[in-house]
Amino acid sequence: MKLKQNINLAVDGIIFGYQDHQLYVLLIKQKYGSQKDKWALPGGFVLDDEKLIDAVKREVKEETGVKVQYLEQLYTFGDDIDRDPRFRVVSVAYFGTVNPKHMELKPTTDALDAQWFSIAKMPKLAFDHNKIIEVALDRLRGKLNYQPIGFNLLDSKFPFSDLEQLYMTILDRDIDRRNFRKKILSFGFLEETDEFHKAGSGRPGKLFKFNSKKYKELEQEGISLEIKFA
Amino acid sequence: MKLKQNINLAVDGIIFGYQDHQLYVLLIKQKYGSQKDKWALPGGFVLDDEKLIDAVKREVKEETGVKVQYLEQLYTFGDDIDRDPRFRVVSVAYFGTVNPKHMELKPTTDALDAQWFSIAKMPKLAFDHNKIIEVALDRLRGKLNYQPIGFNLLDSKFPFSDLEQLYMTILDRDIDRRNFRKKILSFGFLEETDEFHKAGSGRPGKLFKFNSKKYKELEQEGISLEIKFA
DNA sequence: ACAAAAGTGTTCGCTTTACACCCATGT
DNA sequence: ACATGGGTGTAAAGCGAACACTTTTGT
Repeated sequence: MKLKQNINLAVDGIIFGYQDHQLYVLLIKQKYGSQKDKWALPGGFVLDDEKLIDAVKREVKEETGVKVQYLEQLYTFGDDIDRDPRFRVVSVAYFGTVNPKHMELKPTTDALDAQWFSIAKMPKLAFDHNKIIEVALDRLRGKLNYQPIGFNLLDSKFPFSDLEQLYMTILDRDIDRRNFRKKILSFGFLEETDEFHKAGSGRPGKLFKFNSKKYKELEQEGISLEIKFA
Repeated sequence: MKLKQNINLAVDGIIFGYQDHQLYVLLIKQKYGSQKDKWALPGGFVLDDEKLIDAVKREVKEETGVKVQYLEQLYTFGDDIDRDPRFRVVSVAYFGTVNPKHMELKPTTDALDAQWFSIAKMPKLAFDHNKIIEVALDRLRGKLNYQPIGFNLLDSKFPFSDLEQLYMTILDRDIDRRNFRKKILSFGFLEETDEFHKAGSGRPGKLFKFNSKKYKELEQEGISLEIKFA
């Protein structure tokens, strides 16, 4: 029994980065095909003996030079049957994050160009990639409220105000500094360091780091980490 | 540029049903292959011009005769590279529900047999299907807390105690009757009918029905429907 | 001394929780 | 009359929301 299914399996990566109060997504310029010269999500076809998540890591690395820190499966988009006239493409989208240290781009031959685009001014992308980014953003916003995913977008040591700004940027609303700090610290997975952030002006802030070992313990104990704040 | 990817795309359906304080999953007996005679989730290969969700509906119907009411994408399982020696299979799993009226089975030639299995006594299944069911169950439990998904598992008119029992069965814990009723009714998407449930004994309970139009309005208004109860 | 950002506590109101008795029906 | 399940209110505690002044540093 041999199948003659004419479907090809691809992956796409929605990779978020954060810098200077702005949330960014990693995009590449299409080099071939009907969507040539449009910007698109990095991604490509899965190799026969390659795990899906490894395909995403590989494609993102090849196309942009960026090494992703965190990745999770988002959704499988497979209903746009006529997207490619030669065969049907079903694409498993993964969303991920990189911390600011790893945002530098090293364009390769696979892409004409690669760039970080601010979520605030997103161009019209190839295929249904604008829609996919919206889905990823919804997931990111949702996860901020019950998983410590925001830390992946910051340096390993960061002042509290950065975390606060990150949440405000992504959720697009004001947050009360006092309540936010109290709530986050009450979980107990943030560790105080003895270093300080040298600001341009104003009082220097203590640097904190995320203690992932402690987090896993709390997670194991089934403690609710829901983050609600004013 | 012709691809010679040797991957085939399948779908699996994790279909939940509920009756008599028991949560059930729909399974079929494998008729061919290395896993012959083991029980497995209904599913099969996607046709070239068929949407993923339609492939699930079709396969479940063909293999069990059951028409699914609600379906949503769960996860794509694609890392078990050696599951089938002839080619790699990547499977998009959908989880769904049927109400008690539609739980009757009409086995067809595609499956040796089809049956509802209680979650409480699940046999060892083919492939990684036990794991997939766990993932689906987690999602179902999670969704109970913020989406009115439970109603899909009941008849369109139901006494309040059925809803309560459903939640207790799926979440596997006690719930305070008074607080639960207050909370659910406060959302305003349940409609009282003038019919009564004729119990074997005891005072007959009023029948309610889920008003999905009202629910969509509330959803639109962005009102939080988080369900927490003692 | 002034500007800029960090650090910190208390009060109020709402939601969740805990809890027990009466009601309607069938036998 | 008794057994069975349905229907209901109130008080206490905990959590989220609102809110402003002091501290440290650079200029």
